[in-house]
Amino acid sequence: MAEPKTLVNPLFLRDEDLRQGIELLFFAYRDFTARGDAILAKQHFGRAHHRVIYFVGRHAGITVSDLLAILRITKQSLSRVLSQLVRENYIEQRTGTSDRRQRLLYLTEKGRTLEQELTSEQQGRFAAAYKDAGAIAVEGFRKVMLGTMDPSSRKHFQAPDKLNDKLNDKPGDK
Amino acid sequence: MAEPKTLVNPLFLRDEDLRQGIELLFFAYRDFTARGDAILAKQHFGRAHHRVIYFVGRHAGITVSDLLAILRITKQSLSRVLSQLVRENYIEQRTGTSDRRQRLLYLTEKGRTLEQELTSEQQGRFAAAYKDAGAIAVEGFRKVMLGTMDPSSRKHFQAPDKLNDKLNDKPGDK
DNA sequence: TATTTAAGTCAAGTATGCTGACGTATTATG
DNA sequence: CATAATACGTCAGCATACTTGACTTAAATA
Repeated sequence: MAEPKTLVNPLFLRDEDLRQGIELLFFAYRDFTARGDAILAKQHFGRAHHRVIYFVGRHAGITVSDLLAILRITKQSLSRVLSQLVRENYIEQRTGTSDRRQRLLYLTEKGRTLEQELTSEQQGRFAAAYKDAGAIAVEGFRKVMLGTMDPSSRKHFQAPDKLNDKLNDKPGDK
Repeated sequence: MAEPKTLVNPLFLRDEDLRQGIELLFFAYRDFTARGDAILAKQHFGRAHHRVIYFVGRHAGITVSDLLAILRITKQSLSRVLSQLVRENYIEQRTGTSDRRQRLLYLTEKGRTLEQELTSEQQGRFAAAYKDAGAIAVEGFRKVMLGTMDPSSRKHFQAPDKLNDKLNDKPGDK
């Protein structure tokens, strides 16, 4: 419409190459989650449990609503998984101090152990891939991934301090 | 064990950076599939239908067993989705000529239209991301994605002719 | 006090996967 | 040619991870 993109169409923007992008993401994600799924299955957990454990580990003290915003699932879907994890002592809930309606989420020792098992497998995949591909490739990977995701999701990849600000923003919280 | 990796641990192999890789993949995949899911929902289809339509479009005349190998699901799981797509005239089955047990799969016009709608949305995401990031970044993205996936999955990204050879390998097929 | 917010819950439903067991047509093999 | 193997389909049952909608409770806020 406004810009005739067909006139400036580098090789890597051909239909074929764009399909390759789609497929790279498909196969990478499928393989990336497979091993974790297998580990989880032993505990009778699924991928949903993994995601909860991962992000609670990442953001200790996260509220339920912030977790819902990250996962983009419904409260009811989270509820089943979360209450299971609390019941089986992987996650601990503490009443918020500044807002006592909140239930802040933390991993227990048991939860941290499982989180490490799952995360280290996936980190191992990235460690190997990053090492083989090199620093420049890693930066390219980062750029492309950020480019494909919704703009609203990119805020998760700003400076870590800023992210924590966003998640725990109670101004007078000493 | 054999190699003490902790001694050679460049900046981009720190725990934090490896976690960022995990999260880039998570958020990118989540956003990448969201719009398609919404389009599919109108037709009362799900992501499973999308995958079938995509790969049948990509490999016209693929056999059921080759499709199963790509998707890594069971025959029964595919069956439900596939028979629905055949019944509603998105996919056509033709008896194989060299092996009459095979049911070769093709998109119908209706199927091709839906495939295009779904694929072009995702291609648009990659087109924008590739354009912003540049050719070097695209190559880096490709390397890292290939590195994270299982070695067995990398064969899907060899020269396209070779892939077709693999899928339609009837040596004497004139 | 009235409203909003954070979190949890009940009920019902859908999509996608699984296992196991069979059936049928076709091809390959002893 | 009889038997085995292959490609595909299907029936039945089950589990998990999601969904929407309605409602409750407790706490914060206007």
